[in-house]
Amino acid sequence: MTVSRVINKSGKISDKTRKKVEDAIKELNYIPNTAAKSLISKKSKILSLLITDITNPFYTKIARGAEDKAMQMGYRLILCNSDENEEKESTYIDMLISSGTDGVLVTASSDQSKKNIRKLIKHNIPVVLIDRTIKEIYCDQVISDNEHTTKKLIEHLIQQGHERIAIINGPLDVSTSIERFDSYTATLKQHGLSINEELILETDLKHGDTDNSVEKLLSLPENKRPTAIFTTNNFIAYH
Amino acid sequence: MTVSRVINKSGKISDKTRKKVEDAIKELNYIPNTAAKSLISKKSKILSLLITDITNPFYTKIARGAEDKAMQMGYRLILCNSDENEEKESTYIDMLISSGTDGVLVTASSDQSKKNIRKLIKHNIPVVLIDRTIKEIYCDQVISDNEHTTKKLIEHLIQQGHERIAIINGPLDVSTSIERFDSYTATLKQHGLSINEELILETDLKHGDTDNSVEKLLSLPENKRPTAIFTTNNFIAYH
DNA sequence: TTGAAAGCGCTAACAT
DNA sequence: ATGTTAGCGCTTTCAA
Repeated sequence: MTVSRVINKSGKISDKTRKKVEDAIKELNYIPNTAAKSLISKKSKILSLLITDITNPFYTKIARGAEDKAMQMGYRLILCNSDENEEKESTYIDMLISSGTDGVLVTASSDQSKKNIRKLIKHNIPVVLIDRTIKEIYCDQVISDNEHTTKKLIEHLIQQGHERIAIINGPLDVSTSIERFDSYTATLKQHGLSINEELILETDLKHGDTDNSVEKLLSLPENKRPTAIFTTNNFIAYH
Repeated sequence: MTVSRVINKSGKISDKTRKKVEDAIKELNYIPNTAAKSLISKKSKILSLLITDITNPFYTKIARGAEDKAMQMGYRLILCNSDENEEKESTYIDMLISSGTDGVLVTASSDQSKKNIRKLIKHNIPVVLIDRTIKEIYCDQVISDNEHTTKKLIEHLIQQGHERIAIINGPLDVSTSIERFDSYTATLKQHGLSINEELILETDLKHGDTDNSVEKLLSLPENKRPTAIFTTNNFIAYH
């Protein structure tokens, strides 16, 4: 008990005893057992980051930030790679619930993730959605203003004189892709530009896929070819 | 006890009872408490990956592979970013020991990590060193043949006719840097090429550092400038 | 200021 | 085939 008080700096303890305990801790290389602590406190001090691909530099930066802050606050961070795969995501969710995470940061693989997220919420595990929203799920979210940023971006290209602007987008069951696509078409229309089917490509957000799309666009006959390409994911810079 | 047996599929149980238990589990949304289990079993089913920078695509690939395999085997993976910082690394090691990881994959921040690794070993936690060795630490390791690969690489440049080959290296208390540096100088000498101090640069493996080094090399007077640069880390491609 | 008792949820070992 | 006892290492509560 006295040891517990020293470690948690709780309650009153004489300097002598504290010193004695601290010395013993050092000598024995004593490290408290987190499992026992969790058993009582019902807190695991573990957060989970469920993302679709750690290999994508966008998520890598998120992972970096999450890990950094978690560490600062005395938490550990579990890394979960869903691979844009709803099943893998589902398996992870069960694992996380059973291990008693204190909270989960999620980049949902798609709108199909709805039931997974619901499960977390049902088990009273705090959830924060990152980057992608999910319809009908109401919880804290960190998302960006895709509509506005896409508009600015397309308008910039238009101002540069581009009229054939292609888009390489993600699948349309992902919120960010929908929002960007809608803003892309809206902005083009607004500026009196036509929307060309052959300039609209959809990838599955996997590696290499963006490359293939670029190739496809570049192999169009010259008069059909885009003069600018707007890609909604960042694999090009990466390759 | 009977419930425990059903869940762990251990011991003999009548079909009736099993059914009854399983139904109750479903109805109550029961999920076993991992903390209590860990407390007894002394196993957490958690592995840890201690790397220096998740933002570096080299480690990102390692993380991806580790996470994938861990998940397959029913383990979770804790992500620890040491930031090439021995203190942060040390804090993490304590955290990991206290949380009872079942094993740790480590890319040591430098030879100063020795005492950290020793601590893990002293606490009977299995350790695997990745990419970087540490002198006088004997444990499982996954490393590459830096001597040979560097030699091949430099010889390739020499065959291309380069005589002023610069090296942008990591700090010399990291095993990979030492091995690559030694092989670099040895190979140059072996081919009768001189070793130029101004063509040998050392970075701290942080972002932007490689860029600065490249700039420094390119701003040398033309007759001192290298015709080829060998960089031992992969931040150039990344930027 | 310190210590003793009890219990968190689970399982190993021993009954029944 | 099922149940009981005890104890994992810690903290909450109550006593000294």
